[in-house]
Parts: sequence; C-alpha cells; structure tokens
Amino acid sequence: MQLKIATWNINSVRLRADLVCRFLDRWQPDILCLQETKCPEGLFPSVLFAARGYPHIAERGQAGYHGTAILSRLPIAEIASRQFCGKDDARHIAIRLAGDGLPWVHSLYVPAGGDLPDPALNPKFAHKIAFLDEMRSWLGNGLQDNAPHILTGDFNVAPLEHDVWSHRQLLKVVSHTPIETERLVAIMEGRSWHDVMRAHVPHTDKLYTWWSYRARDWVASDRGRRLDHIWLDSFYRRRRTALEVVRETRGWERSSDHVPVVVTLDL
DNA sequence: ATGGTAGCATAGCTA
Repeated sequence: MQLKIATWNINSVRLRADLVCRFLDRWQPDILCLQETKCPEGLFPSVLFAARGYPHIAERGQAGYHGTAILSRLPIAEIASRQFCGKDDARHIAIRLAGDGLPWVHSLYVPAGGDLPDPALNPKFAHKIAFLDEMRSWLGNGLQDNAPHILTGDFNVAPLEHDVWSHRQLLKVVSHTPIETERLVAIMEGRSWHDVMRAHVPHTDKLYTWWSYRARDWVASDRGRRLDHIWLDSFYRRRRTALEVVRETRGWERSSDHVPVVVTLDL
C-alpha cells in the first residue's frame, strides 16, 4: 500500500478553496494537511472537499489567524490536537488512520516569530523559541506510540544552508537564525526524525517551499526558503519514498505564498 | 538601509 501525503500552507482556505480542489483533482493525495486556514470552526468548506473524495476531515480553526486541518480519502480512527505555550492558538491537528499499523499524521503551524530575532525585545520571537522548545520535548518522548508518526507542516524555519537563497544574508533574518535552525535540527535528531525531502535533494542543492509576496518577480529573483517540511518516523527510514515540491501552484492566480510538498510512502 | 504584498477582527495586526 502506498500513502500519498501532501502539506500546504494555504493562507486562507475559504479564499483559495478552488485552488485546493484543483490541487486535489490533479495530484490526488490520500491526505492533505493544511495550515493557515484562517477559518473559524463551522465555516470550513468541508462539503466542497467531501464532494471531491475527501469526506474525512479534521480541523481546528479560529477567526482570522492560524488554523490547521487535514483532509483524508481514508477513514480516520482518532483525532488529536495539542496546545502549545499555554495558548489556545489553532496550530496543530493530527489524525490516526483507521487500520492496523497505520500512522498518525500531523499538521503543524509553528509561529512565524515576527521580524526582530531577539527574544528579549520581541515577544513573538520569544514565543517561537518557546514553541520550538516545547516541540522538542513533545516530539522526543511525548508522542503516543500506538502507531508511527508522520509530521508535516509549516515549521517557519529553514534549517539548512541551502534551504534559503542566501545563507549569509539570512543568518540574521527570522526563519534562518542559528537560534532557530539549531533548535530544529536538535528536534529532528531527538527522535531520529527522517527529513524525507532532503533524502531526495542533496544538501548542496537549493530547495524552497515559500516565496515572498513582496518580490517584484518571484520567478526571476527566486529568493525562496524551505519553511514547510515532512518528517517521517525513523520506523519508515528505509521505506521507498517519492517527493514532489509543487512549485507550479505558486504561479496560479491569487495563490498562497507557500507551495505543496507531496511525499509518497510505501507502507 | 528600506520597502515591498497579502488576508482578515477592514485597520492594524499577522505573515
């Protein structure tokens, strides 16, 4: 059995519901994890996605900000959601697929952290650091172990040198500062998470999932960052996988500034 | 060094 899993920071699921449908129709993932749905619970366009073959939906939303969801073709056995930093921000939802040995799949949205990379001066950055620290203990030993885990989402950190268009110029830019990248690497190593994207793309090659809206011409400047990730439990490390970063959607009219990451996994 | 764009609590916040 193959499992095709996609993650996409959609930056408003209601505004871009048609783009989600277009993506589902063409890429046909079994599971789509969404972040930044910006959609209060109850207003999620579930009917639209159910009609496309994704009737199994888990969502956690709030007005205006954040919001995560998971659309699935396969039945869901369990839904879980975690609170971070004592806030009720909608930044995480997870499903366990119904069936023996099938995994938990997580959709996670890490705080962006504001502009100034100093936790003493910028509360949003302090929140991001606290969030990453909490992630470390949660992902290290706080996960339910009744099934393997697949972690996806917008982690808002580009950990490796070639996860950004200019390592040197971004070392003091939030998303690529050592205080963040060292934490993300430590989280990954804490449970031997498998960075499946980088297993397919050499560390010396550029790899991005996000391009700013503020660029005059995002294609020409190509100043991207790899903010979105899919990590597999070490349980799956030796499995055959395939990867696609769907850069094409960034060029769709009124699209998200993030693009989908799609991983196919032999279960 | 600065400002650039986008979305939603439509006005100032977040990204």
